[in-house]
Amino acid sequence: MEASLSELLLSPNKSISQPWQAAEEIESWQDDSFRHRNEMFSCIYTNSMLNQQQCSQQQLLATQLLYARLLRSQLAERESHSNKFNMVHYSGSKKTMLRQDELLSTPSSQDNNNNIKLIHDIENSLSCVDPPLFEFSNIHQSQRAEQKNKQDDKNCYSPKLKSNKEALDGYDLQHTCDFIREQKNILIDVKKKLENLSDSSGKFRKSLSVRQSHIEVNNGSNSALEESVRRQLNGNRKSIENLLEEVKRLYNQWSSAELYYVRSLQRLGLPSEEDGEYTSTPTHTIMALAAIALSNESDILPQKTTAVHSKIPDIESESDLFLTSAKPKTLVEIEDIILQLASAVNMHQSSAASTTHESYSDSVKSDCEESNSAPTCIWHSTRQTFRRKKDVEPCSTAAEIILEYASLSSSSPAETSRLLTSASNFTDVTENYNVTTQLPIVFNYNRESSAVSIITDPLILPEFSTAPSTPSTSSNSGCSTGMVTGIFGLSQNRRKQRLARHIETLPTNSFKSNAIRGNGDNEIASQLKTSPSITASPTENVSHLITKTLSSPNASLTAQELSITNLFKERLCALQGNAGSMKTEIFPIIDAPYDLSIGSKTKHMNLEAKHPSNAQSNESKEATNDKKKPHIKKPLNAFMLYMKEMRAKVVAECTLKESAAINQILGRRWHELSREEQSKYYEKARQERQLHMELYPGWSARDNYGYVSKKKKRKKDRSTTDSGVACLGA
DNA sequence: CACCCTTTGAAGCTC
DNA sequence: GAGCTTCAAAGGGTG
Repeated sequence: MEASLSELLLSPNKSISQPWQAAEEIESWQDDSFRHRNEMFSCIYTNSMLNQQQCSQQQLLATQLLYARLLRSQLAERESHSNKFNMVHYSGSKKTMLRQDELLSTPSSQDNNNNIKLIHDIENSLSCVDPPLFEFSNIHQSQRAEQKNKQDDKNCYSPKLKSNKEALDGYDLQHTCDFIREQKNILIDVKKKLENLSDSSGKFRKSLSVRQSHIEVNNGSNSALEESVRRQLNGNRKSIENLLEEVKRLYNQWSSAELYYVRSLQRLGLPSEEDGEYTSTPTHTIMALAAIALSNESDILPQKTTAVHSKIPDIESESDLFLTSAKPKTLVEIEDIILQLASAVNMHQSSAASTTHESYSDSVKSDCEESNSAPTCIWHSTRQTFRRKKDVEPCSTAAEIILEYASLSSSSPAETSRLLTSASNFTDVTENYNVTTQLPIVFNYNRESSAVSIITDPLILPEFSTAPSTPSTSSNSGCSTGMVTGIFGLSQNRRKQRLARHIETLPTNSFKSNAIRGNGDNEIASQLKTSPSITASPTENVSHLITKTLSSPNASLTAQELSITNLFKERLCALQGNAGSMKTEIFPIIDAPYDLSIGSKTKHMNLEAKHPSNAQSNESKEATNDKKKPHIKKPLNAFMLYMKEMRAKVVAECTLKESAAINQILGRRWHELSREEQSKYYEKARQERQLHMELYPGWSARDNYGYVSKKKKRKKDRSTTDSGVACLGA
C-alpha cells in the first residue's frame, strides 16, 4: 500500500530495486510535496471537467507547462534528494488526504451524526480502490518478473542503470507497452473510484449542512453539547473538504497524465487504445512516459500558484512561473527514466532492424528502403533522394534528420494538408527531442515572432518547412511572408501593442534559455549539430546526468539522437510511404494544440468542409491558396464561451432545438447574468485570447476574412443596404 | 449540401 | 475615434 503511482506506472518489474520506493523517503517528501501537489493542475484544470472548451485550453496549457518544465529543468539544480517520483502517492495519498489525526480527533461518542463513520466510509471507499490495484499490479509485476527470468534478463531500466547497453538488451519493449497500457486502465479505474468518492463526499457534505442547520433551527439554546456538536460538525466538514480537495487534486493529476498521453498520440497521429487499429509502438511508450512526466510536473509547482487557486492563472504568471529557476524535484529523475527508456526503445528497434547501434542512419535506411518514391533530399544533392545508399553520406545528426523531414514535407507542395499534418509531427519530434536530449531548445521560426514562442506552436513547422523551398502562399498572412522580421516587423499598430504587451510579460529568464532563433535552416542545423555542447552548457547537471545515465558521452549522444531519429524515422517513412498517394489523399488538417479535447478524439477544427471552394471560379486560386495554410479560428469571446457552456443546459430545459432560438435565449440569459458571473467568462475569454496569441503569434483575425461564405457576405450587404447605413459607409 | 438564422464580443477595416 | 464588417459556436431550417 505504500507503492506510489510512479512505481505503478514506471516499474515494470517488482524486482526492480528503486531507491525512491523507500518508505522513509516517501514519508519525508510526501508531506511537503503533497501540500503543493497539483497546484499547477488544480489551477489549470479548474472547472475543466465542466467545460470542454476550457479543457482544450487547459490541456494545452498543461502541455506547454510540461515543455516549459523541461526547459526549466535544465537550468535548475538537480537535487540530491531522492524524491524522484513525486507523483501521486497513490495509497499514501489517502493517508495524507484523510489526515487521520484530524478525523479521529472527534470522539466517537460525540459523533451523533455518524460523521466519523461517513468519513471512514469514504476512506474505505478510497481504500477499496487499492486492493485490486495492487493486486493487479503485483500480478503483472510478478508475471513480468517471471517473464524476465525466463528471458534471463540481467538488467532492466532502472534509474540507476549503469550499463546502458546491457539494460537495453534485456529490455522488453512489448511488455513495457503492455504494462503501461494496463496501468492506464488501472488509472481509469482509479478515476472512476475518485469520481464516486467525490460524489459520496458531496452528498455527505450536503447532509452535514442539513443536519447542522436542523440543529440551529430547532435549538435556540447554546448548550455545551450543541456547541460541541457544532464544533465537531465543523471539524468534520473541514476534513471532508480537505478530502475533497485532495481527491480533486488526485483526479487532476491523473487527468493530466492521461491527457498528455492521449494528446501526444493524437498529435503524432498514432492510434490510441480507443482506436480499432491500435498497436503498441515504442512511441506509445515514450508518450506514455511523457504523460507520466507531465503528471509528475504537478509536484514541482512553486508556492506561487496557490494564490490563484480558485482561478486559472494567466499566461503571464505561468510564463513567469515555469521560467523561474525554482528547484526541480522530480522531473530530472523522470526524464532520466524517459531518456533511458527512449534510448532503450530505440536500441531495441535498432537491434531488431539488424543494424548497429552506432549507425542509426542505417536503421533509417533499412526502414525506408522499401519506399519506392523517395522524395528529394535537399541535404544530399548527389543523390537527390532521401533513400539511403551506401555511397551516400547519410544524415548523421538528428538535426539533419529533422531538416530532411521538414524538407521532405515541403517537397510535396501539392499536398499542403499533409504538410500541415507534418507540422504537428515536427513539433512533436522537436518536443521529443527536448525530452530525450533534455535540451531547452526553442524553435522560433515565426515570421512575426514574439519573444514568447511556445514550443508547441503549430505554425512553426509550416513556416519552417515551406520557407526554404516554397513561395509564399498568401499575401495577407504575416506567417507566410519572407524571413523573420522579428517583433519590429509588425505593421499593425494594434498588433504591435499586443505584442508589446506580450513581451512585457516575458520574464527575462526566457532569453537565458538556449532558444534557437535562427533565420534559416543552416543555423538550426548547426545549432542542432552542436547539441552535445548545448547539452553541456546549461548546467553541468545535465551532462552529469547523461554521463551518469549512459556509459559515455558518445553513447549519450548516440542514444539521444537515436531517440529522436527513430521518432522522426517513423514519421518520415510514413510520409514517404504516403508520397505516392498523397496527391489524391487529403488529410484533415489537425490543429492539434488549440483544439484537442480532453480524452476525446481529435477535433479537426480546421476542416475545410464548410469552405465553399466552388463558390466563385475566379477566386479558385485564392481558395487554393487558402487551403494551403491552416485556418486558425478566432478565439472565443466571453459570450461564445458562455454559449458553449450553457447551450446544452438550455436545450435540455427547453424543447427548442433550433440554434437561432437557443441563441436568443442565451443572449437574454447573458444579460441577466450578474457582473460577477459575466466577468468569469470575460476572464476565460481573456485567457483564451492570451493563449491564442501565444500559440499563433503571427495570426490576425484578418487572416480569416473571407473564410466564410460569400453568400453570407452578400446577405449582409443586402441587410446593411436596407438599413441605409452601409451606403453611407461605402 | 451549402448556407441561413441568431446571439455577443473582439478585432479589423474604412473614413 | 466612430461606425461598420467579419468571425467565432451551434444545429435545425431552408432552398
